[in-house]
Amino acid sequence: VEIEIKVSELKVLNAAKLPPFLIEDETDGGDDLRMKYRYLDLRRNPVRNNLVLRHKMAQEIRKYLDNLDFIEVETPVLIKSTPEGARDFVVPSRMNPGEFYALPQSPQTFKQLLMVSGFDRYFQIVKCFRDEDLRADRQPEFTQIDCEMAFVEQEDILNIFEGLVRHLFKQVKGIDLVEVPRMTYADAMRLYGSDKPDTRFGMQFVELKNPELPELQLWKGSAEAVFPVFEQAEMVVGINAKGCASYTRKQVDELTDFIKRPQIGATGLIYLRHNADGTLKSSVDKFYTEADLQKWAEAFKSEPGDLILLMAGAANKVRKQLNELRLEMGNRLGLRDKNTFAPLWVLDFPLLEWSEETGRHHAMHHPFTSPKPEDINLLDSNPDAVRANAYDLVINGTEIGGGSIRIHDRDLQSLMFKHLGFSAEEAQKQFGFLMDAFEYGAPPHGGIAFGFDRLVSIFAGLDSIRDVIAFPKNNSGRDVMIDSPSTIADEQLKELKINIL
RNA sequence: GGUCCGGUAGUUCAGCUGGUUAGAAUACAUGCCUGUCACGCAUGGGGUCGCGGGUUCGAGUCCCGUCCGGACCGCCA
Repeated sequence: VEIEIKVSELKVLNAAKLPPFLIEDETDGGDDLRMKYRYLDLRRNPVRNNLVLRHKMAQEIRKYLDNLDFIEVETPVLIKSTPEGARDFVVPSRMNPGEFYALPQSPQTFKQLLMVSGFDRYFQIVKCFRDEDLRADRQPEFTQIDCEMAFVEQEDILNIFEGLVRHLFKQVKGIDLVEVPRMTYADAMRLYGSDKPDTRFGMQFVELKNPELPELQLWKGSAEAVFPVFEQAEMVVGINAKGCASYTRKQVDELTDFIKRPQIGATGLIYLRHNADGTLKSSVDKFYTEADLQKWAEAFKSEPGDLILLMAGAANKVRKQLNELRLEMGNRLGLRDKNTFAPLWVLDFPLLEWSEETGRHHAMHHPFTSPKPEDINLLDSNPDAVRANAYDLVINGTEIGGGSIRIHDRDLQSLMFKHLGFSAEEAQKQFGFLMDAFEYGAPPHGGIAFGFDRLVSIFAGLDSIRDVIAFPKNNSGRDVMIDSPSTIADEQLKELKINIL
């Protein structure tokens, strides 16, 4: 609709300076400028539309959960610090000189207390705070859709919150989502080298050597010379890049450079080219016969025109590295379309994770996660093998949400803290309030929390969550209208009796 | 904490191996034109090339230092 306005009188309410960048859909402003003058940036339609989308999603989330009798309850923001996990943001306490509040990294313990209180279905769209460095998909203050239910098992949580995601896709994007597929953590690592695989495309890993499968001997050549790299490696694993046999030497070198970058840190890349005429050509020809290579091609189900890319190394490392290569190939082949949505439940996460830094186990999800009952007896003998009733929702390779069935039994919770390296005294001091609460008939319960900013950014087709937040943090925090911390005035410091060293 | 990339008109950028007065586009201003809608035409203003030092007859360009920004890794129970 076009509207013509006949101006009879014009009154300037407030004169405007020349804006530092074009306030148009396609702006010429760089990120830094846009953040400094965010109030001008927010006048632009793309950014405004993202906030409208965010609002609409928040409304639909409330609608869906309210409809299922979830109650939105607010939890405190100035709280006692709980150890483990990310660094806490701290706020000095005037009433208790020298002591600090922490800002919540999540309302985890509060929502568990609500379960004890009989609020069977709780949710909250809530700010959480973690004092860690930013990323494109990570802000130090971010918004979670935090949910918890009592008298449920994992299956109930998965169904209800898969329903939430489907509701959102339907109402906000008009997309009918198919049933969300499920995969175990172990399979995700084996097939994609990641606990958050991008399943918009296949290109699953194929192993030629696996320490757990000694019968897998495809890495062994029939030629006289033995390829030392594969001989020494714990694992040999690769992907089939369909249609990439035409890659030039330069392109393959680019891929090699890509995986050799310090951020990835791989040592090399082996290729097997399945030529259009059906012949096979590899970078390790002198160690393998035509028949050996043929077996590889079969394992990878490759066809003429395909390019198989192989990496070798320690199992955990090489899977991670190949994951990066797989995603890169997905980008190059245009297989990661922003308008395609591939959600996935990843199930059966390990309960514990070994930390080289502290020399002890950490909870992979959080310390309130319940181990699978059938794995509890492994806690002492083989703690790394203990699986948790924990699950993540992944969309297009981004972790959108995660949760678990919680421990609701004091003794089991004590046992967990013991395995996490807490003394009984420490555990009581830090988490006594929760374990005490468990003694008053705490129901079995579990929940999930979604990263709302990430969810909105995926709906908006963005790589960064910055533009789905009205006033995001930037890296510098300097010379920007928002988010620089203040220096506390000297008098205020004296009053707080904070010792400055 | 680490690796890599960058800093030149309001803005986004170009400026090769050092060489006259540092350019383009766009924005802005003025005038003309105008049923235009990325309007068009003409004219114009606008830059201590992040900062400091060095090499050189000569530095936006090379070297050293420094500040700032970005991406990623570490980190993110």
